[in-house]
Amino acid sequence: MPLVDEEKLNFSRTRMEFVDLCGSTAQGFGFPRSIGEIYGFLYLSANPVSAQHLVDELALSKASVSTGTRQLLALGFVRKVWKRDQRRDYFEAEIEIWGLMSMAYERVIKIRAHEAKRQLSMVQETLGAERDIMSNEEYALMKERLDNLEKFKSRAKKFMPLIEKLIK
Amino acid sequence: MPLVDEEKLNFSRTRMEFVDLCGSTAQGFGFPRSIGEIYGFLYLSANPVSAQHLVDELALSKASVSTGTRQLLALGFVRKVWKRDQRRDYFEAEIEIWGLMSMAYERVIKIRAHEAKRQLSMVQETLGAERDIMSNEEYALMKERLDNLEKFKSRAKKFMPLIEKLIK
DNA sequence: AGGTCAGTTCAAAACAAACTGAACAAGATA
DNA sequence: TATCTTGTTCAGTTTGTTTTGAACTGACCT
Repeated sequence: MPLVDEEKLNFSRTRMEFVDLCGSTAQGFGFPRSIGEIYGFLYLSANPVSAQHLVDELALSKASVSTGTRQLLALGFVRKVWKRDQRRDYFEAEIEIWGLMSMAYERVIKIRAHEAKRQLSMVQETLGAERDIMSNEEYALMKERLDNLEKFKSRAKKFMPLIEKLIK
Repeated sequence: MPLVDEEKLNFSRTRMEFVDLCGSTAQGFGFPRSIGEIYGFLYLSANPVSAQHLVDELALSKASVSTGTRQLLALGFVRKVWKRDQRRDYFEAEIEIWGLMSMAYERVIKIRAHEAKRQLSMVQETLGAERDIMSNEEYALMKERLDNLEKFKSRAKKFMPLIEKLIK
């Protein structure tokens, strides 16, 4: 006998619109739409929701739900909940938005900024190595502009912890 | 992974790497790579550069350069420079990074935030309209969660002018 | 007028990313 | 043991975006 899910399989207009809104917001931030939809659905759910349920309600494939939930877990937007005597995974939205924001900030912005910084240093290095094959003016200009970027970054760096404070 | 083609070979490695870095940064922000490349090239140029020159150096089509520069102009990342007695358009990078950031902030973040706000209000409206077809608990939960989002937004709103101040 | 040069537009090609179906793996059940 | 149930992985398809070629506009020149 298949287990009956306690969540009803109804989908109010409110829910639909909200799921949609979350989907497009996710896209706006450069994430897959499906991730936003999953989060939106969970955000309006009173109880933890099984993966199967998400598949049914959101008309996504099992595979999408599997990868989507994994990404949401990684971002800290969603928690896994185990129910006793149940093999299924249940999911629950993290609803503290400020927490989510700082989470997302940590895991996306910071990493990207760091990577950009690393690469910029490499460019500086290359410039140093090419010092002698360039005219003096050319070198000076590039050096100056790249230095400006570095300066910008250190300014941003001072500035980021402030944001962190504000977010937390 | 970025393939080196002959076009790019006639400019310095420094320039190449930097153009590449800008390209992938642009992608990271959800913009087309070509836009980043164009900006990167201009950023390291001492003098204004013609569209044709960009086509030649970056191995992009005329069309891409045309649309790319238009977008950069719209974002305020680039200025058009007319030279006396020249029909060509010349371009120059805006090199004040802070200015660019506040520009981008104004035109991207603010607009998106506003749109999200509008849609959230619509969801609230829908919820109101569906008040009677829902159980009390269901309604209460959705109402509360949506209200939380609104609250988050007004907090964010208070917080944004502060960022603006810092950026400017 | 005709001819070139610079830039724009747009349909289609090329590309990249998301999504899916199907096969698989690991537990549970019996 | 065989059979379900659930979740993951991955190759292939779908979808959407970027890029391009080619046609077009208009401005200048002779």
